[in-house]
Amino acid sequence: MPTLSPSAFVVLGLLDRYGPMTPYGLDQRIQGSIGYFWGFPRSQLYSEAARLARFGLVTEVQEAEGRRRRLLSITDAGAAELARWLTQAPTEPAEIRDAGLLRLFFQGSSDQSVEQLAAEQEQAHRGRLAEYVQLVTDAGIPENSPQLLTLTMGMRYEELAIDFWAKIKDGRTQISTSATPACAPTTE
Amino acid sequence: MPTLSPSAFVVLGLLDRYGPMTPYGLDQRIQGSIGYFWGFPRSQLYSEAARLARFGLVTEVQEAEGRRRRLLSITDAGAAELARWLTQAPTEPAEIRDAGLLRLFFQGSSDQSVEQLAAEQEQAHRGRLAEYVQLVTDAGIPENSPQLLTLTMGMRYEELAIDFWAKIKDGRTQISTSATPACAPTTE
DNA sequence: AGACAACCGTACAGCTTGGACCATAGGAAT
DNA sequence: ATTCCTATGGTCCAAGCTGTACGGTTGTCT
Repeated sequence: MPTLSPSAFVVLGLLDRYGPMTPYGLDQRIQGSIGYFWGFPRSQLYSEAARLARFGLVTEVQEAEGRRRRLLSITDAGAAELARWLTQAPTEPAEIRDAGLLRLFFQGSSDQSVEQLAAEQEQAHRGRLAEYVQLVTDAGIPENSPQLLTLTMGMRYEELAIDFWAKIKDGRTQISTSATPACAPTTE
Repeated sequence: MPTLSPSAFVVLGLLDRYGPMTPYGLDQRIQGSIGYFWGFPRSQLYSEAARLARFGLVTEVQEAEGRRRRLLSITDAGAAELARWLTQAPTEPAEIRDAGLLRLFFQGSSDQSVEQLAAEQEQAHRGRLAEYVQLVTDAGIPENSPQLLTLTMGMRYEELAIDFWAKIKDGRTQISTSATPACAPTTE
């Protein structure tokens, strides 16, 4: 069995937590929760499910007629694979895939279009933060759950981004890192 | 001409800033700078260059023998396209592609493996931060340049991540967002 | 009945990814 | 000189991923 992609574990994780679902149902779950942190286009869900079925990690039962739903269920092998991933994973480095930062990087030093970019980005991040706040209040996310923690990180990131772009917009470009200079890696 | 991918603009941007280069040279530039924010596998550089050449945004001149280098140069059309992207772009939302957060999301509430995960992640982010610090001191990044700003954001993100995971590790899970609750999006 | 929205699946061209492989050039060591 | 090592530079390719468009089904409202 080849190594599974992180997306595969999104499928396994959701099936494990919420029980059998159709790919469509998975899509609903993903949008508005983990989709913010790990994008997952709908079209991939079907192929991903098929792949997982091929490896025996989920079972697929398709209705013969009508909507021809594919009901997915996680198998014992799938649950085991998930558990293994949850505890011991290779920890690929994170990557901030932010087109705004990319554009900033390629701006000329004197370009005053930087300020325009900063204003745009600040707005965008404010919007995203508002979505998160909405999620926390509306959706029934259990207190002290890992889901809430994840979302908290998302909000903190948005706050950081808002502050970052706002300072650029106002011309207060800070060179040094923030107040508390988190120290170098501990020797191990 | 189809819409270009962000990666295409990485190529255009580097050629525009540093002058003609081989794909290999681009790769060197990317690793250790913008590569942290927008991953770009080497093999894609050649196809991306070919695509840009097809659209007339760069010119490719390949040596007939020896190392058969492909020297890439940005064309006027390419520079125009770049300038257009720099000023007016559609601003796709950012996405934190962090496998660590993904794993956190799928942890069970009572799992004490959360702490182990947090410890791992904290270490990883400390390492990444150290790389950034190295870059700032070593590489000749101009003061007050957009490149330095981008890197600053990277460092601030790492500090945030370190703090986030450290708190989880120590069991101090904070529900609310950080001190200054950056306000809702301004009405527009 | 008809219109409409939500539900659910399929198809596919083009792009991306990771890794393996090969070949050249320059320098260092024997 | 010959060998070896490393950096340089390119090519290939099977998989997987992405976006988008399309086509049916079911429930609901009028």
